[in-house]
Amino acid sequence: MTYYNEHSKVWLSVDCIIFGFDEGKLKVLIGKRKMDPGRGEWSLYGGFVGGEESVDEAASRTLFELTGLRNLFMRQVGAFGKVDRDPGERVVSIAYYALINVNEYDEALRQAHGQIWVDVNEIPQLYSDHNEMVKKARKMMQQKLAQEPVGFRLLPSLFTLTQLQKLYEAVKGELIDKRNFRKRIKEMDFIEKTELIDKTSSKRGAYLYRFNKRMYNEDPNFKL
Amino acid sequence: MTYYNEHSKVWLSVDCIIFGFDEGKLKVLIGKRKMDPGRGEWSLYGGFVGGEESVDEAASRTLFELTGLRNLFMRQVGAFGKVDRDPGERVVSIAYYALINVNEYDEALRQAHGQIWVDVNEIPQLYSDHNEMVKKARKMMQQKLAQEPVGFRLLPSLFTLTQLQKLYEAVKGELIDKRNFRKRIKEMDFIEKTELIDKTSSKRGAYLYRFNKRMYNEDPNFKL
DNA sequence: TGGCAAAGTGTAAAAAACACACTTTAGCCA
DNA sequence: TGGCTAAAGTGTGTTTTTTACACTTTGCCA
Repeated sequence: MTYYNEHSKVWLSVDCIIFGFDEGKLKVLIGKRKMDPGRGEWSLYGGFVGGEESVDEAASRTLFELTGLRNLFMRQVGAFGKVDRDPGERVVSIAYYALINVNEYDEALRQAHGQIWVDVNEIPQLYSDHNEMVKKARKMMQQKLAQEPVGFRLLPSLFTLTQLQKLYEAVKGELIDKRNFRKRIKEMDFIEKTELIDKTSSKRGAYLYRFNKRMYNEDPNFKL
Repeated sequence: MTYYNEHSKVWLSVDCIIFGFDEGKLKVLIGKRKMDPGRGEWSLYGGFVGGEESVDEAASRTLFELTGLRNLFMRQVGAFGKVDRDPGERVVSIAYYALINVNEYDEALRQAHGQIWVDVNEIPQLYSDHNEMVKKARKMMQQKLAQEPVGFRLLPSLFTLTQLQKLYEAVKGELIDKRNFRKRIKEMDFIEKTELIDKTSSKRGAYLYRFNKRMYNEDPNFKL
């Protein structure tokens, strides 16, 4: 085990699996690679880790570059380190997933980066090991959303219960009984009903709800 | 975003959180660092990722160096990449946890590496961010053991139900009701009762059980 | 004003989790 | 050899959680 052996230094990159929820579907951002190797292949958005930043910071920075948004909910998926995963050089990549509210993401900026939203169940073949990354990220976020109230990050700050239910159906990949779902929601006081009504998705209109973080912190019991 | 900018190359290391179960306690292997920086501090065992091996391979190799064992159950904990985590150079480390059956680990080899088993609840301050790694690894293995039948990797291939219960108590950090525990075990056919009896821990003797992997694969339903 | 589409609402049955205490056995030692 | 000890082994009733299930309300629009 030798310290300071130049031959074992590697490039480090970060790759981002960015989840959004739109049209009742869970989606991921992908784009065509603009550089060699792999130019033109579908790919996650990524970047390199600089010498003066932590890996987490590199991920935040990369997410900001792409979305113009800071403080996104973000978690590390893991390190991907097969020797030949990058056909050119030895590059080890740390994958991160992030949750964004699609409404907050400027469409023009998305297009400027050549990114598109694709249904998480219809992801094409991606560059290198990116499909693996997505798969692992999906599993982790599924797990996370079931146990912590972070799914709200995928929705507008005001949302209807139907939206919330559709989100969880998309995340879990299964239908949920409406009455049972709403019963569970009612038990969580930090999911606050407002007096506001959304009429965009029904004639009758549906009450808008909001996640109250402060209330959640007082009694952090979440499960969906 | 520049490819091939020598300044962003980093050293990559792996660090191992090795769990064992002994004397009714969940333990982790640590040793005193034998090199600078941090010489003499308690530390996880680690090594560098070579140019010709994947990160996973580096972890397996490192585990083998230390234990003489191959095919240990091993999972990646994550990448630890703060800029100044290593006081000397920029080193990003990928942590892995592994499960070993302490009886299979040669005592002399352990001592030769200057490693000791410490109770997972009494871990001293460790070098750099190693305490963080242990904490995350512990959480992940706890989760894993609750959902997949890998706890057996911490026990001899023949074990008593009391041993198994004590293991799960140590992992979860809480006492478990004996009758409820055994009821759940009985429902899992792949935990096979043998005709063998262990008399080392009681006068009466207790039946020895064994994990039948083949049977598990036919009906993979595990939960503890 | 009838039809439509989404919102909203409660109860009963089934399953899972939990609480709980005594009997059996074999070795040991007085 | 008989009594003590220490661990093994064993079921039932209660509570909690999860699941299944269908009709009414509302407002818009044709």
